[in-house]
Amino acid sequence: MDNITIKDIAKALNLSTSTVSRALRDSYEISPETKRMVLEYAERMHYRPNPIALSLKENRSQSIGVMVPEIANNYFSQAINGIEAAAYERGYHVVISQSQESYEREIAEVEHLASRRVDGLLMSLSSHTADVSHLKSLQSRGMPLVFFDRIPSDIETHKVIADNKGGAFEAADHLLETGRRSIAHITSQPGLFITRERLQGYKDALQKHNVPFREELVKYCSYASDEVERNIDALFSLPQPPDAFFTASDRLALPYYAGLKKRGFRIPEDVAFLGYFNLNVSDLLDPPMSVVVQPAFEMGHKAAELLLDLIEAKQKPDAYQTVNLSTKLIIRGSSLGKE
Amino acid sequence: MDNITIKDIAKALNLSTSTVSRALRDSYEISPETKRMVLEYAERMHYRPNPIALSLKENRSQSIGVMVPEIANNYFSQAINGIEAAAYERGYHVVISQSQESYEREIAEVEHLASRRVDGLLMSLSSHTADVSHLKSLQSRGMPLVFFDRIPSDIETHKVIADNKGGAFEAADHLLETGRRSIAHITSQPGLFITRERLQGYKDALQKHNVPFREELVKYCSYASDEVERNIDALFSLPQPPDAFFTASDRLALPYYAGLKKRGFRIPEDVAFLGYFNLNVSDLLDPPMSVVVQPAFEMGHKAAELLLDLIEAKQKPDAYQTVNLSTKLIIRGSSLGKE
DNA sequence: TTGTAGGCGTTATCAC
DNA sequence: GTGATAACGCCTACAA
Repeated sequence: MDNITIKDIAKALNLSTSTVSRALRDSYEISPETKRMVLEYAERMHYRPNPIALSLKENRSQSIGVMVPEIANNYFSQAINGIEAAAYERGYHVVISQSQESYEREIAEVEHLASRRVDGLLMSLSSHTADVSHLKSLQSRGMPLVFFDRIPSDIETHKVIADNKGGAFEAADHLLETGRRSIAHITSQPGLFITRERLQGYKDALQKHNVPFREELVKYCSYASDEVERNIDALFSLPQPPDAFFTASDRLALPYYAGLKKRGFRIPEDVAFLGYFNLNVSDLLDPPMSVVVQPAFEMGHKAAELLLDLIEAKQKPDAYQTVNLSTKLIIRGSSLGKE
Repeated sequence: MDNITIKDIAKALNLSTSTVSRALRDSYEISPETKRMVLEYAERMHYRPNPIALSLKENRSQSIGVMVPEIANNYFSQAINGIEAAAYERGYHVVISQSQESYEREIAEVEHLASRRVDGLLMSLSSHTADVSHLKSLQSRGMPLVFFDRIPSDIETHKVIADNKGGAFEAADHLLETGRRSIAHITSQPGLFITRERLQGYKDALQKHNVPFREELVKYCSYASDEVERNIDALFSLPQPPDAFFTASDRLALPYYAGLKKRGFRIPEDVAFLGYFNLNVSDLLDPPMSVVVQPAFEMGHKAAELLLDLIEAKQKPDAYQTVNLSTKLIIRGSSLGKE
């Protein structure tokens, strides 16, 4: 990859590098004749300006770093798609990295990206990240930072998340509207922000319909393999067993869906089922699964736009935003009704 | 992000930049005392060498470009995961780009990546790319190039693909071993390399078992929505209807699996089912689906390693390799048997 | 053991 | 209109 430079052009045409540079940038000071000559020669020799030299001079790389827990994850790959699209629209490149859900690796890789002089960083925290001082330090050194999905509560910057409370409300509300009264909520670890948000949306819907909240219908899951059947059995052993399931993530939806069917429950006749689910196979299940879809692409796209704004603004904005993007409720099959 | 430079350190410690540079690189010529001073100060001020300056000097960027048809695709995101892992192991960054299956965008983005001085390029062709002269030109200008999965036939370089013929053979062979004799083969457009390879593996297995090949059992699909049921009906209207299905891709497996069940066929009692399928939900279907899995991660990883070897070798290798990675047959449930 | 100078590719500034 | 020079951050041959 030996590339032709301005210097080469200058030498070939008996001009100075400054003249060539100006001609290439179509400066008004250069005679039409010279311009023509330079442009023609440059074209012929496949001249391409060296962006590295420019980066050095202008102290920016026209690239943004993206740090996600894992790339091979349906949700994150959709988000990356959105990020790449936004970056492309504005002439930036995307440098990608994954923490593999490791706190140590997150620290190392973030530092690595920063030393590579990405112009800004887009992040979703690893699940093992409790302390965010490495990111605070980065921010204090002037690195534009935007978080999406897995956001920290104690860093001030733009953040983009799905409206989990709203989505859970809408989902539970729909189940209640169609006559369900005992809605099991299968969800993630109680400590997580999204878990709390979703639980709140669920509770709000119950309240709207004057249905009392029952703690025993909520199951916090750790993804253990035998947990699914144990939880299903426990729920159906209750004096008032569930007539609907509302699950909180991709990784919970399918196991419980399959688990219910395996246990002989008919969906939706015996038990309605509604879950957060981003894989595009929900319509191919039997019966098709009704789902709450996270706007992964849009989140990535929006987060990237905010980051690029931050980068190009040069100075801090008056206020940082936290953007809540709506989830989408998709009802499939007989509308979850009992009839 | 105003960063401290060698010059700053030199000024602060009353040294020359070269001394500082040498101290940081732990050169033998520098006195331990000076080294200590410099290192300590650098550490304290969070000094990070500017890789852009180095890139400019050494004409390399320590990054590789990755061009895939789409990021938000289970197969490619797994491959990117492998690529990132290999790059990370060897200290390279990954710059990502997608053609969105567009020939024009592929040309533009590849050029863009090249002008960004990535040290090498990892590619999977867009489905609309027939002419690869833009890539030949790139290669002739000295850019190391490695292809994976969607490979061109007329560019000489390293290539990494799944052993589709072998995988199809293994799959069909298993179906034949378990007593099936009329195996429908649902596959992609007949023009594609992978389609031909899989068909050949299928035929080879038939031959091994002395079962004649029947053209009417092969269905080339275009992903039209009504096609699934039409094809299923056509197949079961044959004088000798199929007793097994072998599908050729993620996007065909689920629709046909669901379609068969919808039509009332029991799997595997009425008809065995085996398909290429990379989504990790196959075991959660009802009944669990037996699958042929493509080694997506390994392909990305291997391709990246080959590319890095190429980059670091400085000169062309004696011969280019085409690596065939084995697919994996996973049998779930009652081994597809009829008993 | 440390310092000086030149160069990687580009552009901005100042001269002519 | 065009050219010379310095600067971006770093490294390294050469000098001291």
